[in-house]
Amino acid sequence: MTSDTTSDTSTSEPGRGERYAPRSIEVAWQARWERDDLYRTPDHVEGRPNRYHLTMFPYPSGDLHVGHWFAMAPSDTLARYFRMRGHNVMFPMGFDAFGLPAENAALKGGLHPADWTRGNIERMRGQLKSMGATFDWSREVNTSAPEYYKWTQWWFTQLFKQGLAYRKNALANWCPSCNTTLANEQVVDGRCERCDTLVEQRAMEQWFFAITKYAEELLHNEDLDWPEHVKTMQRNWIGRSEGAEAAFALESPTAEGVDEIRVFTTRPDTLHGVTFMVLAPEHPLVTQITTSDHLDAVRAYQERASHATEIERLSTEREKTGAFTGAYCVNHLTGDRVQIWVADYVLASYGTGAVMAVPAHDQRDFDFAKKYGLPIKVVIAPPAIDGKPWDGSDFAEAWTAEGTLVASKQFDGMPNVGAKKAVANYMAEHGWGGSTINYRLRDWLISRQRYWGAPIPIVYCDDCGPVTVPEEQLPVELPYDVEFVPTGQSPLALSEEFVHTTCPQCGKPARRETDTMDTFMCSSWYYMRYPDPQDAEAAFSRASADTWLPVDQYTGGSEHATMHLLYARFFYKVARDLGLVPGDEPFTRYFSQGQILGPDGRRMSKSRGNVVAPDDQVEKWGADTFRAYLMFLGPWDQGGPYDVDSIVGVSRWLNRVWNVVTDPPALVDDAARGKALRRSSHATLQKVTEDLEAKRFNTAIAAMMELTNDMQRLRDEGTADEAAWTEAVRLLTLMLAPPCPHIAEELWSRASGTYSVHQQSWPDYDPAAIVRDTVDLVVQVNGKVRDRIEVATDADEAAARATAEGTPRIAEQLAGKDLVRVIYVPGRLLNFVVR
RNA sequence: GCCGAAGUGGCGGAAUGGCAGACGCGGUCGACUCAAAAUCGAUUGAGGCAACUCAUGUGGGUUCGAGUCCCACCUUCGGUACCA
Repeated sequence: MTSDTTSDTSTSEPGRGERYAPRSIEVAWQARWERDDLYRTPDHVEGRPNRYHLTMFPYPSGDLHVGHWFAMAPSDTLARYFRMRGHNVMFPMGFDAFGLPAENAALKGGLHPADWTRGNIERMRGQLKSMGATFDWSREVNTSAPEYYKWTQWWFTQLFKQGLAYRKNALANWCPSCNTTLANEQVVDGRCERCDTLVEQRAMEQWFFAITKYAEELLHNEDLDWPEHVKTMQRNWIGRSEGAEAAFALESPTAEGVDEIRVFTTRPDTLHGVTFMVLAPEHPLVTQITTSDHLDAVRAYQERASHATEIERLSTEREKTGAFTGAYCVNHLTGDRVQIWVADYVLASYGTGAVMAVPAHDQRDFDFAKKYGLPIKVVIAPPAIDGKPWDGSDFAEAWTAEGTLVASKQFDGMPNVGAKKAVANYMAEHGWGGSTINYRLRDWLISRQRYWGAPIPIVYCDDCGPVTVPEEQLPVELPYDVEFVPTGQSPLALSEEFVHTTCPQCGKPARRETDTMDTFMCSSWYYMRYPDPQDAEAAFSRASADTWLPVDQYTGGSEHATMHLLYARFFYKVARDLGLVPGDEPFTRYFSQGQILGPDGRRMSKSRGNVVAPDDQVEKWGADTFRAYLMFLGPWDQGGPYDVDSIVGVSRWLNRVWNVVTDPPALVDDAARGKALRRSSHATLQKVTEDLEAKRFNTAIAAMMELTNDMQRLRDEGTADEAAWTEAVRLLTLMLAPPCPHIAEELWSRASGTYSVHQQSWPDYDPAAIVRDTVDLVVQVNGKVRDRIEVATDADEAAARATAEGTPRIAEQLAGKDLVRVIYVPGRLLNFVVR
């Protein structure tokens, strides 16, 4: 094996008939690259601009999955391509190591989450290395290591100091039998996945980040070089809507002194048509205003609503339900006294948790009013039809389109669109509300009642309140010896040693916060750590941020389009406001790859028995074949089924490449065939270059296959032009280097005797080599293909027409017809439109 | 439900509004072989002797020309705030 030689003189004679043996080549070259530290990325290399490529780091679930390869192999190909284009590319890797599965494993298998996670990381690091990727392992991060989560905790303290962290009551899924909170994933059909008990919603004090303070800035993503659909999803997720807040007076103020209900509406123009109010079942006012004769019904309704998921509650197809509270409020504009209901289609987390109902002009309200016999008051008259104005008759459904205000006092006769502002202004003048903007985006709940996460660095002191742990006392370390049996509290609450501490401000005895942080926090800043992974003094230095940030190319699963990517953008903006990073956005370019499916076209899972193990594929076919097949099977942004039978096609291709290069035809001087080969190799280079830039790996591989087939044909013919052949071999090897790094290195080494192909420059194609003298032109009559003709590449319309009309088939088609039009697209087609 | 994406041969897929099916899998036939595997070659959307016709989820539309653009719908996939 050439990789074992230490010199650059590995000019072993190409062994005729020597078979392509991928595994031995791959293992040897990987060892050589590692020994030579080929992929360690220095912060600066003379003459090479820095470029930061990043693929989302994996959760260490146990074994590397085909999905990981599908995400990382093309990313690595891109990183390698840009290295050949002259960049100093950093392509780091790490592990998103906190999370629920480790705790599940602990409960099931009795292994400690820390040990389970450590073992998985070690196994997966080895599996990742078998990909032959350019990961710089000297920069590896592990979010569950105290050296890392110390700084995740530091982030919390920074957000706290910026006034972006606050505590408030929030609901969590609660299993009364297991005595524990449940993740949404652990709730199946409203029941606990472990014990099948009906899940409840339980309120508890939890920490939030005020991401909504950045809503407006996060909305502005138009300059990002991201897929449009991802930017659209983010904008819709943030969900800005313009409207008004409106206060309604409670007929009887509550014992606590609350005398109004505030609602958000996008339709202030319909305020005069309010005929009832609806509160979310969880709205704090509900228990205060409900009259004694309605209490039982409302309580029963709240209980029922607590079992419904948000998706169910928001479904517009589901029949609306609700309960009357017995209380009334008064519409300031009209003096109308209206009933106050509770209904689960109103969510406590959106707007103010209360809505005004205008059944005449909102379909949900209309259905609700019909069902419960509530009044319907028309305040927007539909436009006249055929000169006949609306006759005042009842609606069969809500009128949600434009119209003119009626029954709205001084606003009568106004077009409703203009009335929005007018009514809102009138409300503002009287102190009843006014124009406002509402976002669908909610503040980020980061508290988790779990063990395997970074502890929230807060101490509760009777005198000082919640106090952040000072930086010099970080990290607040996770105690190892903890009881995992669910007790109704976070496992950390059971550790006396952990809980009892002293207040960092006054020194008195105090208690630690026992919740841990959402793992999305760890992944919101990991890309800032790679530039400075060993820093013990800071999360990262400003200098390292200026050297590497923002990330030039981020790639990851489309499932992260909203949450992770929005949280990461939020953190970056906070970091900017703290003066820590350059620019406003963390990821200049982003590409979302699709999902790889099982051979049956469904998501791979153990229970379906359709999991393909990457280690087996590497063992059977080799890493290069496996990498290339993942790139070949379809467009990267779409994913698709992994077909265990089709990979053989890619294996055959690399074998053909091997045979063609190591056992060439007799090389002669043959200018004519040399020109054709040269056209083929340079056209391929152009295609592959364009495809790699656009991340179209499937068609890039297909183009290389076509070039290989051309070379195979010459090999079968027995001779090839020496200069063109040598050049074709060189170009093919260089083009193979990004997607198939091992075979490229081996063939390069054999052909040139030098090392390494991965330190070569990407070649430029010669446009002159690609030009043809003649082109095939399609000839259509009335848009249907009737013939094909060969014309000079630069033929004008008259010349093309003359040739076409001279062919018997076209002459026959045109005979006796009136020529209406001729359309000529040079190099493509000629279309005769006849009658 | 809402937001986003995708539907093309037996299968994965290709196609700046311009020859639908590149490339590959599978199939069929052939070469090599005692035989098989591997490899190589030919062929392969459907119908038709052919001219030609039909064909890109469904139904409409725009255009000389539509897989591609527009409208309506159907199906599948991703996300839906505690899976990561």
